[in-house]
Amino acid sequence: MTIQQSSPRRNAPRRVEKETAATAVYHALKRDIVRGVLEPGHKLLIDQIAERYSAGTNPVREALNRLSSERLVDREDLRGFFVPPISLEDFRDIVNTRCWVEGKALAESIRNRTEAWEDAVIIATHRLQNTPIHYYEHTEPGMPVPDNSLWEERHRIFHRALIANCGSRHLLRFAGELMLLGERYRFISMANSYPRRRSGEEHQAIVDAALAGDIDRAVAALQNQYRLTLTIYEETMSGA
Amino acid sequence: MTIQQSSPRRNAPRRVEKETAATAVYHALKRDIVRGVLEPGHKLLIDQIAERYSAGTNPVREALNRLSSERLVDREDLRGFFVPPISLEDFRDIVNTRCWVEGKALAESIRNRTEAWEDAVIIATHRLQNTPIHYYEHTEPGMPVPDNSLWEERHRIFHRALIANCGSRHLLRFAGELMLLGERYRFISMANSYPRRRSGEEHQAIVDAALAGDIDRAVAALQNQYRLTLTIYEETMSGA
DNA sequence: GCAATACGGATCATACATTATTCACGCGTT
DNA sequence: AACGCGTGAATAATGTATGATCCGTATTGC
Repeated sequence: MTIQQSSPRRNAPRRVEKETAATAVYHALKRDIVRGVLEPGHKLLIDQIAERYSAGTNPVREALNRLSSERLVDREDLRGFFVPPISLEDFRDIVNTRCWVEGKALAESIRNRTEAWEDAVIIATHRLQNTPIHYYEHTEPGMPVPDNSLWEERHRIFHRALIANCGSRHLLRFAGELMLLGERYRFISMANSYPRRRSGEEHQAIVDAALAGDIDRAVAALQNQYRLTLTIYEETMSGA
Repeated sequence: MTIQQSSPRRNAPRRVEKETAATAVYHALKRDIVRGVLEPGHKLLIDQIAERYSAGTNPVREALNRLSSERLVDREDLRGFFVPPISLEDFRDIVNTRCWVEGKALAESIRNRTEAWEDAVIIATHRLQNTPIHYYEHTEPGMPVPDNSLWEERHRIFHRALIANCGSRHLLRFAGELMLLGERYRFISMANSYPRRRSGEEHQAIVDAALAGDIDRAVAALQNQYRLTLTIYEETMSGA
């Protein structure tokens, strides 16, 4: 990934990967929706979004249209765009579907295992395990939310590394979409869910089984983790 | 689908389901890409598309942005939109992923089976089996392609009815996306693939097993059908 | 109290300006 | 002479602004 040797020319200004405004708004909106900054059910007014991200109305509309196909925003003709509402039923569907999709992807990944894949998994695991999570016990409204963005990123990379070897572009795409949808619920119920987990051990159990080539055990461990998240969320909803 | 009785009020101007230009272009483009009218790899020029479908450039861009999230068009920042190229590798991935996604969905559908679902499957099967396919033996360039749009629609409905009871909105969505991507390949290689199939028997085998509650046999029959499509495509590519 | 209508706001569509990319041509080098 | 590199014009995408259309709400008249 980071190998530079294959492009000997040093000043190669071609392909600077410049981001258009529409793409910038797309990423910004995606992040803010997943992180719960934009509240579920809230209407997304074009002009407000445009001002918020310092862009025009046109790129905003393009970004919203892209997101609508990924179910990260709801769209209704002539009525506008909305942040998707949340519900226990929806979250159950996300978790169950994710168990199926990622379970299959993990199984295939293990079945096709290579040394390069194992290396990538080990590195991703190592980085994740060495990134501390900043908890907070008291959930007071005024308190600032601790920044776990580094952990979040490495968590995403970790799960992606596990299934990256499955050989199916589309399965990876579906898994990515579901991961984002699920992450949104985790952010919304973060206050109560973080402290109660033993994420490190859970992740390690998946990796150990995966590297040992034990498909059934790895898949079960992965699905257990997701199902536990669902259980915690259910308790949070009923307990609060 | 065609039942009208459920809306007793005759002049109900509310919710006329009026289609915006962007949505109209979206559907038209989707159809033409799936049917192969727009050739794989071809560049989609905004102005041309706008003129083709009698719309402005803005709705065209919105439609293209929606389709890009469904992988029905490729998008590159500052370079424009393209009809996705086709390849055997891509088709293999689509078929394999589809086998798994729809296999899982069918299994869940059968597991949750209700009388209403069985009725819907029977109706969809009946309609599909009674819709003739217009073959054509000689594939001369000048000859008009026979119109099988009715069969295509009922084929879509049939497969959707089978898995509709799986209980997962997202799984159904993924299956729908994969079905479209696969349909595109079928259209492109239609000339050679249609005559060699015994679709009716293949479909009946799936239904018989599904209604009998035999999950393993139903899933196997479904996957066999898809894998046979892949095999035929492979032979077409190498044989031509 | 109900219904029809007028008002306000937002979305949709079109036209225009800006900016990046691509291709072709010509110059210089090997 | 052939190849590579840099320059420039044409092309196409992106971004901005404005007018048209449509929906929801509130008000007014009966």
